[in-house]
Amino acid sequence: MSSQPTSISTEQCEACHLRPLCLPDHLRDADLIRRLQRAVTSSPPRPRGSLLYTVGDRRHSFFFLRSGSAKAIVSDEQGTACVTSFFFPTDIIGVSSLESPVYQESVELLERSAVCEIKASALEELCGGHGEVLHGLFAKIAGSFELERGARLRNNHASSDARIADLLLEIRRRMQAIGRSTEQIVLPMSRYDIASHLCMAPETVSRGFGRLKDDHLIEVRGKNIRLRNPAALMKLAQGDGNRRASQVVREAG
Amino acid sequence: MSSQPTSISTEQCEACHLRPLCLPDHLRDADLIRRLQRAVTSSPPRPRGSLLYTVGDRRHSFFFLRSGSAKAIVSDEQGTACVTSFFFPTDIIGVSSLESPVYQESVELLERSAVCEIKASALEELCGGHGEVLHGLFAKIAGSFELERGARLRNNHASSDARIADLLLEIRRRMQAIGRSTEQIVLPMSRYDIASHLCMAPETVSRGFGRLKDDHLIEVRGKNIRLRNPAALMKLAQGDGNRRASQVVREAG
DNA sequence: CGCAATATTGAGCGAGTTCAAGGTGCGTGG
DNA sequence: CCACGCACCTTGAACTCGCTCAATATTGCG
Repeated sequence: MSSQPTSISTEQCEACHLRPLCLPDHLRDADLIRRLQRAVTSSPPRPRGSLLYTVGDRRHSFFFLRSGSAKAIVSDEQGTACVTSFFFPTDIIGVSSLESPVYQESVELLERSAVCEIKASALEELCGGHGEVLHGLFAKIAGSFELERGARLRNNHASSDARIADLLLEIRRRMQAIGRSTEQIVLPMSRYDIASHLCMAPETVSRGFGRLKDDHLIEVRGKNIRLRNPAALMKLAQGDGNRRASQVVREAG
Repeated sequence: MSSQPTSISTEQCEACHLRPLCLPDHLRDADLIRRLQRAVTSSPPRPRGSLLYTVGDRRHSFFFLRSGSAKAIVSDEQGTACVTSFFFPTDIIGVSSLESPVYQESVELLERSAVCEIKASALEELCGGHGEVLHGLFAKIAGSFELERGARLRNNHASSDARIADLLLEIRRRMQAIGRSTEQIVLPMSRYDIASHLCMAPETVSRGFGRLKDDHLIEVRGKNIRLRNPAALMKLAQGDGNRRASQVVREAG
């Protein structure tokens, strides 16, 4: 509760009580440590409720939580928010947006908390001459990260139809990324795999495909799926999940 | 469908049709390219159903999917399996186990597929003299990755009680990692945040805490939670989710 | 063709949601 | 110090979506 110093030197790293749990652990090269510290900005604790960043901000930094706690929030366009993660001291914040030029989530402090800020540019520079490899690798890693979170969000508040629609759209997107058809997709996985992935019974997958077919959003022939109305699928996937496919079709035509 | 060559030289990278979508994209340093290729092993397509690796294998490599498709499976000790991800060409496979010395999941091919294998050791060496920074950063990133997947699995087939128990245990583990009490935890987030995180209504969180309290697994005083019976909590969290807290208590008591 | 694996369809049930009404804790200001 | 107000939390009752169980249909492959 006592007031904190308003400015903290970057040399604080050497005295930080979290040092052994922080990024530059077991570093021996003094020059490297000095350069790393130049990339890091410590600052006084921020009040509860303040935002480290919000969706769409230019991704300029990563954060390292020194004290307190935080939550990450992803909100669909409809305003339905979902808490994807909680952060505690020594957690790194912001890596899930590694790939993107803007943050994919908002992070809000749950209590008065102190963070270290690590400029992304400085960190990249720090990684030396092989930035190209790193950049490619980071992009891949971040891609996997996004997929994992996408799967997580998909299973959240949405109805079974919405989750199925969302999975179909993700597969479509990934097929498009590698130059395949966006209209006709061939599912390589069984209905059981889909069910397991979407956390539902295989029967529910069947019924879901059936409803989407009845509403003319897709055509189903075994593992061959034809996307008849991607716009309506998106509407359904992003909807609040309380509406059946047939309710969406009228709006998205 | 035509048969593939049984042996593929590593020089294939330069001719690979996926080159612009692969890791060493926009590389200009010829020496770097050569060294990167030395870390990569191409091989003939593998049959449907074969495993790239299984849970617990020593993590020796990452994989790059050139053709076909795959699924990642995480199974609890009870044998309940869950498909966490699907992979398509150009996806990287194995990064979710970045932090761990062993793989955290199994990956099975959904059809006849070709992969490139990238030795982890070679990749690390490739990243040059700053391996220490990278290692720390990778560990942090992988940690976030694991948290995200943990959250995903938590929301899967488990009952609301199991999900709550699992969240409490994760927070306990993270508190322990930073040297705090493992018995008494203070939740910094609201019941609403927990509900959003666990994909349930706030009311369900309340009732869940109530049940855990009634069964003497925890004590609840607002955001102050005392873990009375961690063993039973674990049993509950890892159970198949069809059993209420009171059913578990008798076994783990 | 015939078997086995996979997929669809139907009926009934139950956990979690929604809606609605109290209850509790805490910081603020009188 | 207490009373107020607000945000958070708990509890209750009815409903509903997805699950389970079971039967049937279809597909894939030897």
